[in-house]
Amino acid sequence: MSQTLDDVAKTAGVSRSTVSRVINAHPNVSADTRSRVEHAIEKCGYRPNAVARSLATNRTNIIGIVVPESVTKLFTDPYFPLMLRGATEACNRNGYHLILSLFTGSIDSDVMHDRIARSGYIEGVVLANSSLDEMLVPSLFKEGIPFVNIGRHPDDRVNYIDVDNLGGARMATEHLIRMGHTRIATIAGPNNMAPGQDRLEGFLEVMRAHRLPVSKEMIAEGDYTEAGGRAAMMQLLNVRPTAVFASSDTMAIGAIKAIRAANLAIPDDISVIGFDDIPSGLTIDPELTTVRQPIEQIGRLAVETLFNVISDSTSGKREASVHRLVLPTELVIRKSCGHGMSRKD
Amino acid sequence: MSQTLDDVAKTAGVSRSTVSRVINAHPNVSADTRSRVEHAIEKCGYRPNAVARSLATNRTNIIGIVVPESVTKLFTDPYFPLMLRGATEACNRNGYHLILSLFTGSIDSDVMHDRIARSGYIEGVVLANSSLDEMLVPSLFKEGIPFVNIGRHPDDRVNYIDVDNLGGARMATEHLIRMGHTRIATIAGPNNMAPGQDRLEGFLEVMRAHRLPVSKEMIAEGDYTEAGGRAAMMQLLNVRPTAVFASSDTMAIGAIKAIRAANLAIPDDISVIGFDDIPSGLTIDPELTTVRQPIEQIGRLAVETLFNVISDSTSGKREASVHRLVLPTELVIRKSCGHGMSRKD
DNA sequence: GATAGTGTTGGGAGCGCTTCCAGGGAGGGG
DNA sequence: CCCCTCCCTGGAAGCGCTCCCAACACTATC
Repeated sequence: MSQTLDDVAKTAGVSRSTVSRVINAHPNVSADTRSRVEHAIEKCGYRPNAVARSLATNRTNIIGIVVPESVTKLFTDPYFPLMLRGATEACNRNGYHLILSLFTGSIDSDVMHDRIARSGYIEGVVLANSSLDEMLVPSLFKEGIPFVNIGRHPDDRVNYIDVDNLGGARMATEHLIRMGHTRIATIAGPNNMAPGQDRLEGFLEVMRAHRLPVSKEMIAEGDYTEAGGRAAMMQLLNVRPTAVFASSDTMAIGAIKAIRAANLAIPDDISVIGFDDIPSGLTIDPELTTVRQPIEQIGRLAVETLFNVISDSTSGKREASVHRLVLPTELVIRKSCGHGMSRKD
Repeated sequence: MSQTLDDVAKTAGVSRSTVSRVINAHPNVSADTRSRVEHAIEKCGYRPNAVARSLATNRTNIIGIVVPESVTKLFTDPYFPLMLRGATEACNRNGYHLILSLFTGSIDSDVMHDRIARSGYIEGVVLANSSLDEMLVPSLFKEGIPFVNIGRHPDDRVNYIDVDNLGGARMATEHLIRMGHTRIATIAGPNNMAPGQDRLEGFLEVMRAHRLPVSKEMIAEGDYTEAGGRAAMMQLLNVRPTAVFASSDTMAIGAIKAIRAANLAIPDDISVIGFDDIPSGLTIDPELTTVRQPIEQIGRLAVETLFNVISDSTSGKREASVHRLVLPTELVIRKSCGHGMSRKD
């Protein structure tokens, strides 16, 4: 059986309290007893019971990261592994554990909500890319669980970390215009997610600023999957844009395949620009011009922000400040965009 | 402050024990008191404290999945998200939580080992694709923590779940031979991982069986990354095979890019076959012929097997049986393989 | 009508740890 | 020489739950 604090205390000839002090590096222990206790710990092969400790301290060193149902199907998108890597990295460095909750649809989402919100293990939650109407947000507030959302959120009590989707979309659009394009279409993301809205908004702003027309037919909506991108592009092909701004690389890749299937060349006939900068943007031919977002950093910062939120809430500040952070995006020029022909008009 | 069992007991006018019985659905509670207690629970907004419960029952309902350092860099490969999805699915269905441990190198791996093996929260561990010399395995044995490895393992006490890598590699090679190829090269995986060994072995077996020569120059080793696949292919190009069997789709994609860069056509000049069946095998041009492994199922079955191992160890069976499972693979024929020219000889 | 059995309840010990509090010993200042 | 600190240590009370055991009805049986 595993050793307890008492066993160690007995073999060291001290009290349980003293052993506890040694383990928690409390200053008030004489060097002599300290080493005696350390030997005893060694000898017993003692390891503290984390659960008992949690019960006494009311801290678990566990946080959760939850991926809502609306995006679980996108989970194979390299975005998530990268984000997770950043998140685990931050956890590792701070001695925290990360519980991964994916809504898989095999179980009632009410049950999942309940399980997350009332888990009892979780000190806080990172909500990965929830849609704006995500029902988990109210539950989390109700249960008083600290959380940070990835992606902006309209409720102004919500802590979030976001990337500059607006600016990224602007850069992408400016780039196309700079290359001489005027017939520019876009494949937008679903309208119930903030990035979808923002990237579309950035696109439209720049188009308006340049007095370029954007008819309804030039805007198609995809669901961030490759198939969705392909379908959207097939629709756009009817209006023959010379360039397309896709709200994600995965959709851009779908678009490229649709363009190819129509026997058109990229970038000669149609230029394509994506968003995200996922690895397969380098796999596709031609290599994808895109807007880079610092995915791994997003995960890391979300977790670190969560730690701040948790410590705010623990230190009992009544009306703690809301934590928000917006990370910059960056234009990555590769080979899927060429010059537009439209200078002539 | 959050309510405790005692609070509920008081408002229901019963003892703590009775409330506990209601919560744990113990049969010996009269319908009358049961409903009274349920009302009280409702009224107090009571939720059981999972940590206290764990301390009393010695069960946490938490398992861990750990991705060793050797494969963390491959984490963006769609293999992992898919596997994780299967794993979380199984956890969700069984009311378990999943702690994700990625070795990121930002922290000493000894510390990570320790943290996992002595976590105290974790009832068991799924070890994702550890290399054969993974040091975590001995730690896990030493601490007596139930675990299941994904991928076979030479130590015959290790529970594992694997796919039929040997059979898959055989199928792939047979397919190439059937198409008329005789100059077949392979891009193998690292030799310290079981799948790398097995896939190479399957390849060699079939080649031998058909009395086809395999010189050393026809075998290149990659590290499962696209860049590794590309480098390996560049090397193989010197000996001009007419077909290549790559040990993973990601490496196959790298190979395709190397072949393209050398101005050769696929499948006309060189046929390429991969292994895994990841989504981007459909993105690449031409679509990749490959060997499919049921990735999501691997994750699910690993977790379910772990549950069995845990319940074995809990029920105190001294020498519990070793759990092992090998899943079938399947040939997926697409467009990256063509007929070999070598029938003439 | 006494006895055994069955179903229901409350009391209490204990899970392994932290942490407050009080007490004892040593050292320094008056 | 005494008193006041300060440092170190042990005792004990909890954290919130489970679960065993004893106690108490209340019915069924002979």
